[in-house]
Amino acid sequence: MVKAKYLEIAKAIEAKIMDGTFKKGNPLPDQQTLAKQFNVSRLTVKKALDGLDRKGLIYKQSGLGTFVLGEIPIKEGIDAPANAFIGLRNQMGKEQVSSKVILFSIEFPNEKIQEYLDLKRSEPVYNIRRLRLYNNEPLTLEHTYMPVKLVPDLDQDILLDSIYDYIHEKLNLQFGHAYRRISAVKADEYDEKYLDAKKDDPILELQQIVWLTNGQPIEYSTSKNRYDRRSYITVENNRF
Amino acid sequence: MVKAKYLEIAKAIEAKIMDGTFKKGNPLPDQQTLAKQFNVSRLTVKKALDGLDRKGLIYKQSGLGTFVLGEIPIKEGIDAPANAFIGLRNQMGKEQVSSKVILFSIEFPNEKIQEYLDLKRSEPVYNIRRLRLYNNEPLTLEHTYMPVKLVPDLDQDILLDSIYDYIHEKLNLQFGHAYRRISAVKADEYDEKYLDAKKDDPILELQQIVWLTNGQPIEYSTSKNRYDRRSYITVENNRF
DNA sequence: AAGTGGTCTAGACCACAGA
DNA sequence: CTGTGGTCTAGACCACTTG
Repeated sequence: MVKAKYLEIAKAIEAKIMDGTFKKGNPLPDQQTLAKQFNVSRLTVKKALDGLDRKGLIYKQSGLGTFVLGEIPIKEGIDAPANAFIGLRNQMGKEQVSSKVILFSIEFPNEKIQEYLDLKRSEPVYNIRRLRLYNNEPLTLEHTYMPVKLVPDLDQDILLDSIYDYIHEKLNLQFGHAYRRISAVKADEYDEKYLDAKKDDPILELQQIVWLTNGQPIEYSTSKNRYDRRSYITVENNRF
Repeated sequence: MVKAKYLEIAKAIEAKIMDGTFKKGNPLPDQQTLAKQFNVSRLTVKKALDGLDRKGLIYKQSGLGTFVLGEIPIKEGIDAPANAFIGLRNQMGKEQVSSKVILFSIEFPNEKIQEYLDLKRSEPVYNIRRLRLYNNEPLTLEHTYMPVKLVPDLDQDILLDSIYDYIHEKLNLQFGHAYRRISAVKADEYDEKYLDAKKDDPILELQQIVWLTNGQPIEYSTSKNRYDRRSYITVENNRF
């Protein structure tokens, strides 16, 4: 078994929703029927549907059936689904996004970073500042700390490409969950210099801690975004 | 059966994590043992653990065990976990939060609202503007649209108390998922007037659509927050 | 080799919605 | 009454980690 069956089934059903085979507002075949079609037990089908439910793609009602939900409506300009687990270049397109490395050093973590990344004072971290550009226009000023022990052999080439790809594909690490704090602040001198912001322009700031699936914190970062070029989008779910 | 067993078990385990019976970094008893303790099958235990995993409270690793994760670190000032499914008064305390109703009317939805709330032109909506105060200081300017057909008999008393409590407790409706878009903007005249913002002060803006568990959109709203008094917090998860 | 969590099955009973 | 999804069980096999 290469992949879990329920993941394959979820992917297949999602594809049919996307290509219009299963249309918005219409019921899906019932779980028993799907089970026969995919040649699995009903529980396996249900597990697939549970995941799609949590993603907000379908909803189920006992006694009634399972229905396809619509696409999510609010979208404007260059909004990207701000996903903590995908790098900016993968969100917005490798062609459009480029990076300029402003700082890349190794240091011992201060107390705040020790707390956020669950490190001892003696365990070094990378300290990285990058300016991210979208179609050569300044978009985001990122300041990132990562434990050296978890991300060995980071170098400038990787910083110019995608740290996330390196972590996933080369190091084979999986992100688990992320804690994010989004606020608005006034532009400081750095923002004026690198983001071409005017004095006191609004800046959209994101602070986040990202953990691996095994519970180890792998990143603490802040991202400062030009207010007119970026917003954050989340889908929250009330299911258990 | 009043409640599902797996929900009861999840609650029991969460309580033991919170009160320190199960400590951060330590392993939980294995699934077989928990199953015997709770007198259920292993699958039921696993279902409970899956939920706690998605909430970021524990992590599991095949071949190793299940471990308790730590509390989430970044917290500052009056931050509240910005939960789309709990009203402001329930997040920040009924004593601290008061409301001033600026507008409360019924009207036919324009095209944008029709799209967001999946309504016909002939289906009326409430149009509500409220100023929310925290310890009598202006915090948020909310502009909310809700379909009249889903929320009958809304009145000023409810607006001054909690719309969310009314929807949950009186109407017995459950929120399913929410789509949120967070951005930073410059203060406009409204913000200057009601939020005591200075001209061009940063404003943290939230737009959201909230759906019921049955997939019907029940709310489209925008919230404009003073940048120095509020930020939004989310926990995102990479599990299926 | 032993112990862990992950997946899957077949079958059962329940609660709920609609005709 | 029938069909739907929700829950639960007992048992089985797998992949992975550690000794």
